[in-house]
Amino acid sequence: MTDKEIFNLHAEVCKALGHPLRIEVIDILGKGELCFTDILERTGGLKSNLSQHLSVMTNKGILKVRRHGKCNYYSLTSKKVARACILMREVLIDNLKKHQSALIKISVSG
Amino acid sequence: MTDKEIFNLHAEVCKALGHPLRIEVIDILGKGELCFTDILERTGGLKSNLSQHLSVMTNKGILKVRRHGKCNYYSLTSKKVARACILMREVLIDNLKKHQSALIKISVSG
DNA sequence: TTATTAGTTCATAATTTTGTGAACTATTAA
DNA sequence: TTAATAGTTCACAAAATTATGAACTAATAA
Repeated sequence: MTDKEIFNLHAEVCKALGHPLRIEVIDILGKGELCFTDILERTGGLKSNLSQHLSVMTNKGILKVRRHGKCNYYSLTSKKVARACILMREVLIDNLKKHQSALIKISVSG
Repeated sequence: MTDKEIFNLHAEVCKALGHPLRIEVIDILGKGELCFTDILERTGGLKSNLSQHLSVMTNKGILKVRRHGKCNYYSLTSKKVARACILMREVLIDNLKKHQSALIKISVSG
């Protein structure tokens, strides 16, 4: 496999993190497996939309499904996903702090 | 800030990982700061395209630029970005392995 | 001053992603 | 069998992302 092929696949997996609803789902499933309806209850929105997003995440290999009776139970394929997500959340928080402290400096000096 | 606002910003930061060229750039910059031309030399492609991708990453707060003389030096804002990226790479590798061992099982049983 | 280097910005077209509602499938319950 | 529940799939429009090349700007060198 070439480097470029790896970068492509890697980006595909990372894309699965790049949507607010999918971030929310990763957050929710970080605490454990849940069925579709329970996820929908927590996130809100249309079931068709959630279903499609879950399917994207499953296809990219960051979620897995367990079908049992009428219900589909979703969970993270790996704790690594949750950890990567938390790291990126920290990057966001650090950025927000930097931005805020920059604003404070401006308002003090200005 | 509401949860949904956090999920939005978080997804914005994560989106910055969701492109092959940007993954490659994160890989390259994991080893340290480089100027635009050196990055371009390693990634290939059009300078305008790279410039736009670097600008996306900078705006989302995962890269920073240092302008010096004629050159613009880019670097990761945080090691956390590189670590998140490595975790997601591991998720990919784990998936590929699982997929491969599934194929082997099929070819053995089939 | 003029040219060169280093990169950014812009306009545009092509592609991809997203949200929506309706239709569909599969499992269980009555 | 019929109805209800749980969820998926489909078609389509709207929005966002991407690649491309030309034009532009800023700093240095001749």
